[in-house]
Amino acid sequence: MKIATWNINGVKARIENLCIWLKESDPDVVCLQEIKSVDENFPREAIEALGYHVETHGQKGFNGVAILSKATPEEVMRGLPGDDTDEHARFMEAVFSTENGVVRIVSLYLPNGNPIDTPKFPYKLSWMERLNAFAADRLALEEPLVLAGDFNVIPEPVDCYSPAAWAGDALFQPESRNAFRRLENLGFTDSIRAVDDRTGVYTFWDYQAGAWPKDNGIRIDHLMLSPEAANRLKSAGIEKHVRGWERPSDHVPVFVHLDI
DNA sequence: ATGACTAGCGTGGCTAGA
Repeated sequence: MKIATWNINGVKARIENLCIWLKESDPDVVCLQEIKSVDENFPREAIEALGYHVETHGQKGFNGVAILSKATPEEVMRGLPGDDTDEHARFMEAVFSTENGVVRIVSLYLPNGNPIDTPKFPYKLSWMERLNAFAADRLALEEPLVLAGDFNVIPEPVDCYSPAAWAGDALFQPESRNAFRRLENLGFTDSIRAVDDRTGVYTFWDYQAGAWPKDNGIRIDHLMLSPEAANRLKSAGIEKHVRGWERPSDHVPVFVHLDI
C-alpha cells in the first residue's frame, strides 16, 4: 500500500497538478492539507474520475484536509479531539479494511505557530499536546497507524538548509521540536529518517527569494508510523520533482510503501 | 539589484502561510 501526504496549497488552484500527479504516482491513499476549500466546492469529480474515493474536511478560505483513497474507508472521523472550541479544519482520520487487516490513516495540518510572541504559538503547542494524547490513545489499539501531514516542525538542524535562519521561527523552536520528539518517544517512526540519513532532504521550498533554485528547503511534511506500521515499512520517499512543475505548491508529496 | 511569493476572498488590499 502506497500512502502519500501533500500540502497542496489550494486544491482548486492545483487540481490540474493533482490529477497529473495521481496518474504518475498512483498512490492508494493520499492525505491532502491546505485544501483551502469548503466541502461543497472541493473538485471531487475530477478526482473520482481517476478512481478515487474522496473524503474532505474543509473550511472557508484556509486550512482544510482531505483523504483520497482507491478503497472506500470503513470509518471517517473529523477534528482532533481535546478542544471543542477549536474551529480550524486541520485533522481527519480514516480507517481501511484490507485482506491483511485494518489500517488507520490520519491527515493532519499542524498549526504554523508564527509569530511566536502571539497566541498562535501556544495554539500550536496545545494542538501538539492534543495530538500526542490522541496518538497515545490510538497506540493502545496496536494497529498499523500512519500520522501523515504537514507537521510544521523541522525536527533536527539537518532538516533545514540554514538552521541559523530558522532560530526564531515557530517551526524550529525547542518546544515544537520537543513535542515532535515526544511523538517519536511514544513509539512512532519518522519514515523518511528511517530510510534516509542524508542532509538536504526537504519537503518545502518557499516561493520567495529563489528558495527552490537555491535548494533552500526544510523538511516539515512527515509520515509517522506506529510500531505495527513501521514493522511493515518497505520504502519511503519524497517526490521532489513536483516542486519544479508549473504553478507548484510550495510543498511536495511524501510517501511510504507499507507491506499491507 | 542582491532570484521582489501565492491563494482566497472579493474587486482593493487584506489575512495567512512558513
